[in-house]
Amino acid sequence: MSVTAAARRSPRKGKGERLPTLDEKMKASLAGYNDDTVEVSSGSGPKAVMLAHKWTNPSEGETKKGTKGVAVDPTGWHMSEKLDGLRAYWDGDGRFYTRNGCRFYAPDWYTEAMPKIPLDGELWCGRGHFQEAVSICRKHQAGEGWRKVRYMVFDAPSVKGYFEKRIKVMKTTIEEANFSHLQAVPFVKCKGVEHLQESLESVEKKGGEGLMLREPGSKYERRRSKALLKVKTFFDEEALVTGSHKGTGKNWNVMGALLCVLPNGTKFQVGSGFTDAQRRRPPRTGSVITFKFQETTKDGVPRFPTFLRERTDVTWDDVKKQYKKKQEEGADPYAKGSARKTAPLDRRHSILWGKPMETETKKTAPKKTAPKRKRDRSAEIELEAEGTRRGEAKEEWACYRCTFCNPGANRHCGMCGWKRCFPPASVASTPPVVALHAS
DNA sequence: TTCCGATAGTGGGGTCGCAAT
DNA sequence: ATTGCGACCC
DNA sequence: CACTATCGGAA
Repeated sequence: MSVTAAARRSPRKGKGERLPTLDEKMKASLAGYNDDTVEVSSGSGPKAVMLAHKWTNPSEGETKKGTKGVAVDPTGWHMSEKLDGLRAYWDGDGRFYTRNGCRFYAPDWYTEAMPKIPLDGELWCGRGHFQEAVSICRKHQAGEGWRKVRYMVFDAPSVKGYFEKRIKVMKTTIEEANFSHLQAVPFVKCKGVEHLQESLESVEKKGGEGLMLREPGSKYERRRSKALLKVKTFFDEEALVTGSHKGTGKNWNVMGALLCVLPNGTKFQVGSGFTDAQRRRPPRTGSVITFKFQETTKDGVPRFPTFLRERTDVTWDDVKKQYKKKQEEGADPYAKGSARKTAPLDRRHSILWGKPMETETKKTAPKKTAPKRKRDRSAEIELEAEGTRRGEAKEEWACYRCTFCNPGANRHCGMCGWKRCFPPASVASTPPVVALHAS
């Protein structure tokens, strides 16, 4: 289960260490709250930071799924490695903040060595050490782990002027500070698409996450901006669907995520990339899906998994056989720690099966058969995970314990095992005509 | 009229911190 | 001491 | 982080 959007936008106050967001400040002002003790609009304090869009190659003008992005010629843009750490805004006055306005608790020796102007950068422990960086930097009590943490700076938001001038000031400021943990992110002027692709391959070979592009002459914008683009690649691979569980909110009565397993036995879930229609009738247990992911975590689990499509042209046994073969050849995409170390360069397509789903477009043409499921049950969800048993998998089954079926009940549903078995407030007033749980 | 951009709202793995057990 | 879960990072 | 759905203004 993920954090709510509201919580993301307005993180809770922890030990009074978080300053209000602009939105909260406006609300507080309307409520008569005196904000003399906090500083939001003035010099210091957390502010929104500049966020990136995705880059897409303008010469590959295709509009296939998942390639939404800003298509621009990167020539002349400032190129840098995308460091996989924690985004941190230094307020120039002793404090680091996350991009959502929460505080980092860096030790005094760290903050006291920092310069007195606001900076924007990444708290970073080196390539492949993202989780370690999280463990160190998100502790509420600063520890010696911060000796491993570098603050990699890529902007100086308070400096007036365009990007080139800001990083010039940023560099001299960092030199003057002479703090070994404080470093400037190096930028290279991009010579074109080929240069970008070469750099991307180079960075990924070294275990880097990708590249960032900054538009020349651009201002610092405290929002998602097309002057800042990210370039990343993903793996396409296959997984076996072992089950599913329901969602929350608008997905309260449809599939929220698929329970999946990799050819090597690693279990994980895929909950993003589905349309609403696909959530209503998700791939069945036992089917093979293609998903994409950026890399594997230190435990070998896919990070950022998203659904691409169902594969009806292969069996899971086929996938496992091919996986073993590739593994023997030393090209295991699921090697623990970092997939990049062993994976081939072309990550845009499955290394197991070449180009994915040529069959999807081709199959529809010669095949006129319409293997459509006749019964269009809007929400048929298979559940056998989470250690819950609901008896025999029946066509219909009733739940007597969840809030939706029994308003007197509370929270968890013992019959079906779903984590949340009640509709959101918006739905509660107008229950669906065919309730999933009602017989 | 269509199309694009911003926003709201869903979901993942992983870590910390706190309350319940 | 262990477990579960929310909040938050990506 | 990833994604989809939606709406209002720009094109």
